Amino acid sequence: MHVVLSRDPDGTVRVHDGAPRAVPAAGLASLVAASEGGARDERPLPRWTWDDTNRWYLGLLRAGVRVERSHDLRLVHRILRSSVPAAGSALATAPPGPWDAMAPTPAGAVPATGARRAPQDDSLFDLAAPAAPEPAPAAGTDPRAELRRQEDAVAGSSAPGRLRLLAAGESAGALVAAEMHHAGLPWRSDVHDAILTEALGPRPPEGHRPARLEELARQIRAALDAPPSLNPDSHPDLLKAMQYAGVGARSLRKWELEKLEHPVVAPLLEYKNLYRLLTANGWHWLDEWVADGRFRTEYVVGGVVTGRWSSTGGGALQLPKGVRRAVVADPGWCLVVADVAQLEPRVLAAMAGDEAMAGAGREGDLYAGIVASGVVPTRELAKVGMLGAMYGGTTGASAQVLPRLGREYPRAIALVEDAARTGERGGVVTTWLGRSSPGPGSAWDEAQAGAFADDAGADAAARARSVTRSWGRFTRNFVVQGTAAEWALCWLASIRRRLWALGAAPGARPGLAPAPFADRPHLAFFLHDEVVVHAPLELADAVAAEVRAAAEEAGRLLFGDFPVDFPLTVATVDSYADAK
DNA sequence: GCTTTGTGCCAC
DNA sequence: AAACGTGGCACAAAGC
Repeated sequence: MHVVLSRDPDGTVRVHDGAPRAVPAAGLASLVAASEGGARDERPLPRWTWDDTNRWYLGLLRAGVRVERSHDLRLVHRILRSSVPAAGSALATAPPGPWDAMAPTPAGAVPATGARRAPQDDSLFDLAAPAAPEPAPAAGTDPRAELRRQEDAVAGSSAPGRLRLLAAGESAGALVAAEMHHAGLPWRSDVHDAILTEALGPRPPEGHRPARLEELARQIRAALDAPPSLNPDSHPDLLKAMQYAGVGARSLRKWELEKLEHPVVAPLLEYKNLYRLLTANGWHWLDEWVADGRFRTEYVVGGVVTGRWSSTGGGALQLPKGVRRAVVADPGWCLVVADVAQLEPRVLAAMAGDEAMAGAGREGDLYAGIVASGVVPTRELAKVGMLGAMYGGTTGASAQVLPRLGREYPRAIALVEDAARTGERGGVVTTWLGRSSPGPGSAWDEAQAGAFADDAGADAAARARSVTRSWGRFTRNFVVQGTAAEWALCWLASIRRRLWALGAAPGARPGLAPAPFADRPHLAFFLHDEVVVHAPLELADAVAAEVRAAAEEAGRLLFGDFPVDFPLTVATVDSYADAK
C-alpha cells in the first residue's frame, strides 16, 4: 500500500514496495503513471510516501502525472511530534532530528521530472540551458524508518483513527496545494489593468504617482493648508500637518478618520484606499505574479499554527474583493465557487456534541437559527456573540449576549471556555483530530515570574494577567479554528478525488491549464472555508453536486452520525467577483 | 548602506 | 465599536 520513494545522491530513485528497485530519475514519471493507471485491476492504488510533497509531486505534475494518494512524512511528522494523543511515542519523545528541521521545498527549486516532455521542451534553447538539479533531501532522513516511527506513533496513540484521518487529510492537502500551484488561478491581466486604470488613471512612469492619487494629494494639502512639499505617504509628516490644522486625529487608521468631520477626511480616505490598491495589487503585482493567464502563489500547508494554510507570494489569501473581477474562467469554462456557511460555529457545535446549537444550523443560516430559538433578538447579535465566544471577546454587544448563549448552548460554550482556561494555566489544547497547540513559551513564563517577584508592582501583575488572558484567547480559538481547518482538509481531499473521477467532458473545449488538467475540472483556489473550481461549462452542475457531496462526506468523516449540517453557497460564474 | 520595527489594511 | 482569533504584505522610519 505505502510505496516509499527516496533518492540516492546521484539522483537515482529508489522505490520501496513489495519489489524494491532503483530507477533513473528520468524514468520516475512513467513508473508512477503506470502504477496510477492500473486502477482497472483490483489492487488499491499506491500511497506514494515521500519526504516532502513539493519535492516529488511538482516534478511529476510538470510531466503531466497525477497521483491519487500520498503520505507526506514531513507534514505528518510535525503533527505527531507535538500531538498530545501520541505523546508517549518514540517519535514524540526522541531528541530533535532532521525531520524537525525540514523546511518545505520551494516550488521554484523543483525541476520537471523526466518523460512525457512537451515538444517545445526539446528546443535548442532548452538544451542549451542545463536542467536544475533535484533538491537534495536532508541528511539523515531515512523515509522508511520515519514511516515506521509514524505508524507506531499513530497505532500506539489514544486516538489512532483520528490521527490516521488527520495524516491522510494533511497529505491530501499537500497534493491539492501542489496541484493548485501547478494549474494556477485563471487571471485576466487586461481586466486587472482596466480596474487599475479606471480607479487610478493610466499606468504612470516608474516612480511617479498615478494621476488620481496626485490629484487627491493636492486636495489633502489644500484641506490642511499644507505646503506642496507635504508627502501624504509619510505618516509622521501627515499627522503633524493634521495636528496643525486641528483635525484631531491620533492615528491614520481608517476607522478613526471616519469618526472625524474635517474637509481632509474624504480625500485622505480615498487616497489611502487607492494607495493600498496600487501598492498591494497594482501594476507591479501584475508584473510579478501573473504570467500566461495564471496567478501562481505557493500554498503553505499547515503554515498557520492552527493547521490552516498560509501562502507566500502575491498575498493570495488576501485577494481584495475589488480585484476578483480579474479572475475569469477560460473560454468555454466556468468557475464553481463554493463556501461554507458559518463553518466555525458548526464545527464547535459538533465537537461539543451540542445538539441545540447544531439544530440551530439545520435550516441553513445558523445565526438566523439562533434568533429563531429566541436566544437573541437579531442575527447581528447572534453573529457577534458567537464570534466573541470563539475569539474571546470581552466587551460590547458580544460580551452582553454571551450569558444567554451559554444558557442555551451550555456544551458549546463550555468547550471554548475550557480551552481558554487551559491556555491561561499554560496548558496545551488539541483539535478534534489531534493537532495540539504549542506551549505558551517564554513570554508566558516570564510574565508569571514577574508577577511573583519580590519587587513586583501593580503593572507587573497587570502585564501577567494580560499575557495570561491573551494565551487563553489563543487556545480558545485554536480548537475551533484548527478543527475547522481539519474539516476543510477533508472537504478538499474529497473534492479533489471526485473532480478527477468526473473525468473530461465529452466534446468540451480544452482550457489553458497545463496537463493533467487541460480537459478536466480542477481546484484553482482555496481560502479557509471557500473553494474555486475551474471547470468546463458542460460539467458545471456535476461539479457543484460533487462539491456539495464532498461537504457531507467531510462532516461524516469527522463527526460520524452526529446531526450537524455544513450547508454551502455554490455559484457557477464566469468571474470570481460574481460569486455571492 | 543594510536590516529590523512599526503602521495599517487585506483576507478568513 | 475598535477590542477579540489566525495570517501576508508594502512602505516609511528607526536602528545598526
